[in-house]
Amino acid sequence: MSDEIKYGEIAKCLWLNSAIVSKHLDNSLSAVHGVGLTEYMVLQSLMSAPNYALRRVDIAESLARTASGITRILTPMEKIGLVSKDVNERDARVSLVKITPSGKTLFEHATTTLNAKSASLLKNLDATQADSLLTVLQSI
Amino acid sequence: MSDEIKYGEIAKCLWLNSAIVSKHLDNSLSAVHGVGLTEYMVLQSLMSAPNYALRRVDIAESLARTASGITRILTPMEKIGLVSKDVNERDARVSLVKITPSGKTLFEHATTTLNAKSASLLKNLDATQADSLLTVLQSI
DNA sequence: TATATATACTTCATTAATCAAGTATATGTG
DNA sequence: CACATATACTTGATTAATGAAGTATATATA
Repeated sequence: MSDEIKYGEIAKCLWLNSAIVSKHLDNSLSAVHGVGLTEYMVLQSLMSAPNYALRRVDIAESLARTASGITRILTPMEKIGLVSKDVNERDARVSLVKITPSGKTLFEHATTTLNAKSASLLKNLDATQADSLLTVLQSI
Repeated sequence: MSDEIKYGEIAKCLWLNSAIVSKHLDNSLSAVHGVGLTEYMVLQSLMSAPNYALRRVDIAESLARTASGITRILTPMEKIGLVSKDVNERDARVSLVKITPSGKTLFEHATTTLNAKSASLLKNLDATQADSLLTVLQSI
């Protein structure tokens, strides 16, 4: 028993910890910058995309959401000028999403908030633990 | 920069990995046993409670949900006989939730499913990584 | 003892996400 | 080329959760 790998326990722990951490981050981002955690993650995807633009399906894929969910979250983001719509000349079906200068600025500020809040939530972890946690999480 | 602890990266990784893993587990549990991941977690809380019973607020607390959310999830669970309502003689406000024999049986079977699915999702982790991941997650 | 405050729970309205179905465009095949 | 299938996106209906307000009961205090 004790030499079995406890995958189930890991999964449940992941679920619970993520719920707690995400809730705090979402609240902080909403209060300080007026965007939720998912909106922040959309901006992050765009920030690391070539030419700061992505198709909706690619955002959905990278955030493990559905295309429908992305459509819904982007509409208000476009309305407040964080992202803009761009056409693809080769394929009329796609409408590229591009982060605006104001979106970039907000992202930078929100990142500071997110990092600070994350640090306060995860301060129990020392440098070694944090490092190995990140490495392992990225390998999943 | 590189000697700063990347708490923000950890938090974001946690968010994404949990979304992916939870979605798969929820689908498997729903398909095989007709209960979602949150319902499974409610059963787990009850299984490790003294006398297999808890107050609604305690379930909410242990799963990082609101009392309202727990009320809503328990109603159908009671209807299908996984849990039963129990009164508290000392305090008429509380209605204790108790897992039923049929709830226990379902929990055991669902645990097998959850463990198997978790293993297939997390098979990239070797025993050492899994062990340290679980330890670190539990310390947060 | 009377009254204010706190706690346990439920209900209503709202939100963020999903799925299924629909539209438009692109691609592959007889 | 025509037609079937696949892809990108949107929309309507639904679901799971939340927050705020309401009810009932318990506890503390003047």
